[in-house]
Amino acid sequence: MATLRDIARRAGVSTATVSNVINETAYVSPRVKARVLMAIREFDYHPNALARTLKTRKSKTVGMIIPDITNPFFPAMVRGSEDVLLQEGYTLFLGNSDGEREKEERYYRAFRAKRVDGLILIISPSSTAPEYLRHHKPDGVPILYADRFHRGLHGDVVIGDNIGGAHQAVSHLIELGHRRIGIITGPPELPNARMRLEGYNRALSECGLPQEESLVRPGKFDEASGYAATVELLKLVKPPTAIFVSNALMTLGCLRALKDSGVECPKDISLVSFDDLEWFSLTNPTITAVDQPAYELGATAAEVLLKRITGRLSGPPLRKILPTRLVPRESSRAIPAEKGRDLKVAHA
Amino acid sequence: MATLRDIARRAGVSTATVSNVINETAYVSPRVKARVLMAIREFDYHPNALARTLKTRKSKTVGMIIPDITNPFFPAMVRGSEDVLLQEGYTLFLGNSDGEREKEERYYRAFRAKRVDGLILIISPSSTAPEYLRHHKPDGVPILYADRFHRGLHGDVVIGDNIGGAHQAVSHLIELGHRRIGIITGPPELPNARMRLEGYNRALSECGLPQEESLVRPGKFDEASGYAATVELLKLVKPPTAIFVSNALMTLGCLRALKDSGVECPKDISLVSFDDLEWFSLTNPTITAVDQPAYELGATAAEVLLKRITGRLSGPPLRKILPTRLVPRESSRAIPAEKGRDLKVAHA
DNA sequence: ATGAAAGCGCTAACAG
DNA sequence: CTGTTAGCGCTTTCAT
Repeated sequence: MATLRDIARRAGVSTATVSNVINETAYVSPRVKARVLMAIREFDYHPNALARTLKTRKSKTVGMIIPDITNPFFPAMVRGSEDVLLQEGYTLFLGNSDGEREKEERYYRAFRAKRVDGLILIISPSSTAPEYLRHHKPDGVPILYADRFHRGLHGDVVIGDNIGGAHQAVSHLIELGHRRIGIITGPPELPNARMRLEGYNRALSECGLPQEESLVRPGKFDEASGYAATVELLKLVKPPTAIFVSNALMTLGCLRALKDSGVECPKDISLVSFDDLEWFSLTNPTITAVDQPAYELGATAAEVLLKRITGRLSGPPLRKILPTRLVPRESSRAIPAEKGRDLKVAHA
Repeated sequence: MATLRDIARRAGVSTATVSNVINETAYVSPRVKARVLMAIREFDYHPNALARTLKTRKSKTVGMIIPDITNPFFPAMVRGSEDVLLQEGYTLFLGNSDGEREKEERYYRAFRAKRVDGLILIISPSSTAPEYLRHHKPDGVPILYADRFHRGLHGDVVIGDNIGGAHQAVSHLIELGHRRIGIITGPPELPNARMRLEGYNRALSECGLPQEESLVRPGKFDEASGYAATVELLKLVKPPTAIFVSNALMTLGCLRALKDSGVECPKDISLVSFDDLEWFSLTNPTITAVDQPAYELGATAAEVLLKRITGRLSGPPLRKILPTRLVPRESSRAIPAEKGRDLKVAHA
């Protein structure tokens, strides 16, 4: 493979000159320039970006660590980040952590070793901030925490409006006349999950509704736990007339559970999901959901990170919260007056 | 940031020795080793992988270019590749081409400039093989063509059994009694699409069924074209009693079209999709599909590429074809005897 | 068993 | 305007 030197020799100039024409970093006379360009073409020369990085200490590369690209929420986010990165000539390392601290750290180290200019992290749930991230020096390569964060960690943050979104969802259900509303939560170590629960609680208390503990079911943001929690909820002596499921994967589990239990939605029970998926408008019934702007989340994350990298942004960590949007569909329906009576009678 | 030199100085040894203890590339006396390890810890030293690459000419990085991570078929594939790459200590660059040659080439160049050890490509549809790929020297960095390929391009190939899968789907429909089976094809420049059409044709001719041109509708492997093609099919004077949709995104469009047209599936029409998605078992009706092993496709691609990179595999290009599996669900149903009569009468 | 030294391919002063 | 030169951080003969 041809090198700068080869080109220089062929064109009869110095390496500095070749470098200058390639990077347009100094004026080079048209004649010399032409000769250099010739040589480059002739040798099918491609600069070695790594050698350049070694010198300039800029790799034009950022690393992104996500839980799992197979979780339908993340593809759009990754895409958002990648689009803005490409725009600015950056390239993306992708790593799936599966929400495991060990894998996360492994990728973190690999990406740092390969000298990324910045990192976009969607961290794993954990009660305490990971050691390696706490050790990360604020003046080193910038980290952007996307979608999730952890107090005690230094870095810019871009997330969706978890509290507001959950509040929208539950308020919607209340407006439809529901009074017994169950929630399937996420892992309590995740601020997201806690915030969604908070939105739920706020909506209830604003309307003077009681917070019943049996209606709050812990989930793990995966399909299996969504299934299990739904089953629990249905088994209650006084089951809820509506469920707010706090993420899409659990909604998948919830739908399966409903199907398996022969409970009809929305006839027997209403449903609202946090996170909207493309196919929610194709199921029967279609699923009411709180839409988080996944693509924008990813794009904004990359934008902020890039600003930080290039120094266009400095000072204390930024925290951006992107608004959510309720998309009402068929799965949430006004509670029929008789329905309430029926239930009471049934359990009288 | 600490360098090898710093460590060497601190430990009072040469850089060569430090390198040796890090890479375990030569025996180092326990005492010296200990001193070095100390220094490493003390300085929180992390080797610069790029500098190493410059010397060793191995980056332990591979680039993957896919059409769009947002297309539900690809996440599992990417995940498959990444898992095996991680296993072997490789790191992944990801690029979305949107099926555009220009973006594809741009990523190709960026990845090569950053000296990837190999490339996994899911190429864009095109009637002629791209110039830059045809120029790619077989003895350079290995390329693996996954899911799609193009004759005239040199490299290993890992794909699903397109012909077989389509054949399964259509045979299934024929067994159910369908005689007028429509197909929504993909872009004819894509071998995949052509092969799926071929599977369709073979299944028909094997059963002595005629190939009616009006039943073959061109799609583009995206939702919009799936929608449009379905509408066309329904408008036919003699519409099909079943449709074979040759990819998942178009199935999405097809379902919407059916919904909008008030045509009920499977009562009015049967449906089989090429590519299975998680939620196909949650719709109403659930969707019969040909399952391509997306994860295995990605994993196998990475495995073969890694073998090629490390020289464990040499010689002429390998071509692996992974089997597909038909997953019968509710959307495909035996054609009622009267139905056939009705249709005939209607158009008599 | 360890060290000295020569690069890998590129950029950036600094001269001229 | 163009060339010389000294590294960036690491690996790898080749001596010792």
